[in-house]
Amino acid sequence: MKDLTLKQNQFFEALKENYGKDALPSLSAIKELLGYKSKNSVAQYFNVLKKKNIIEEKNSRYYISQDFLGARLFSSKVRAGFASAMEDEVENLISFDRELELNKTNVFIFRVSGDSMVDLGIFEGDYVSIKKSSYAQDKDIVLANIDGGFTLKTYRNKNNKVWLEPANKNYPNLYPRSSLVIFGVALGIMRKF
Amino acid sequence: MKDLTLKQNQFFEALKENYGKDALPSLSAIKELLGYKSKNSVAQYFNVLKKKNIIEEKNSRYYISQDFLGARLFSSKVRAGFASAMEDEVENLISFDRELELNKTNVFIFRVSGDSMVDLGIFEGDYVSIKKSSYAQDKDIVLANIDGGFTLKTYRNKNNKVWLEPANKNYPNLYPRSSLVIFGVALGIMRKF
DNA sequence: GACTTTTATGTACAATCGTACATAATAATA
DNA sequence: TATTATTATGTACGATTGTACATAAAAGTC
Repeated sequence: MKDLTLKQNQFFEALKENYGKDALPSLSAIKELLGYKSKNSVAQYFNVLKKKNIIEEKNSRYYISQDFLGARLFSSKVRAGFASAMEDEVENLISFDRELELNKTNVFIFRVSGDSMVDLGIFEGDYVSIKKSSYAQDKDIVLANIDGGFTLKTYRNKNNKVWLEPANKNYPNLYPRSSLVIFGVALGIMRKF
Repeated sequence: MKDLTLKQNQFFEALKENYGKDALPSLSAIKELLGYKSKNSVAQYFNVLKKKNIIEEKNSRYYISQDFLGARLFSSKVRAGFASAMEDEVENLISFDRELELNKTNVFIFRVSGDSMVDLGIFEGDYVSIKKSSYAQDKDIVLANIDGGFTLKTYRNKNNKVWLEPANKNYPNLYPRSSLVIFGVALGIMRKF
């Protein structure tokens, strides 16, 4: 694991064990936890880990680098086995919340009902991240209110004609009779098994 | 939203926007970020949010409580219009990261290649949350190494026979010749449009 | 109108922070 | 063996921390 001595590795494992993805507390607090008598012991380990980019600063707090924690993107190129895959070099860390902008105030979640979008792999019960918007572009997947009812469909806009298109041959296109109000555009979906 | 004034809510939204699930920095740092001239402005907002359990302490660092992170679930019962739906009472806040356990150390992400699972709505490019495990139950979706190659399939275990089942009629079942090593069980998927 | 709460700024201060520097025993290495 | 790196403890210090207290304009409430 990246040229750490035994003690350094023990120290790092203790950090992982106790703080995980959370911000690391003060040197003194870690000193107390690990039973050192001087916070400088901790500071010296910190310097080692910092130099090796195992811990890094963010908003003036220290964190264990994401490369050493959590949901790393598993590279399909890796063939050498699981262990090596987990301890390999720099991997991307992905947050679904971040990718689908869940913590923005203009984004909310819609739960799919029905099977009108199955051909696009959108199944009943799926969670859809919806970004609030009154406008959409051709082929965007939108949450819309057409003639009074909510629905998730592909938005079509062609030759000055506007309609909603399901992704299921068994359903017809929806041409708005009175009104078509777009509530938001889908950013992505999440499905829990 | 839990009896916050307009300003308090703006303050809180700014925190969410800037720090999300990370630890909050010092009062001074937030003061600078939000353009206040006294860190006490921030301290007073902090007191309000603390009292309402919107932010909480952990390892002597402050975090936004999990209950307030993530996006709100859009209730399909709401028919009265978009505005009211957005400003309603207590809503479920959903975090995809939390649901699919992305911040656990034994969970990683695998990117789907190929179309062997399309019938289950798992498409090429989808992100799959995989919980590390050597065992699986019948009908779990697993990431496995069969005869040397990685693949995402449905794990089948019936009458002492084990095989991997694709979700696409064009593909055959995979019966392990030499070895079948399960790497993990899929918890769910994310797709970004 | 009278009263209260909210919002914003400012000053003061003890406690704690991280860093720097020093010392020395131990472990690793050449 | 000689030399270097690691590990552990300690002291010192300026910077920063969060809290407390005070003031006052603005907004909200009765």
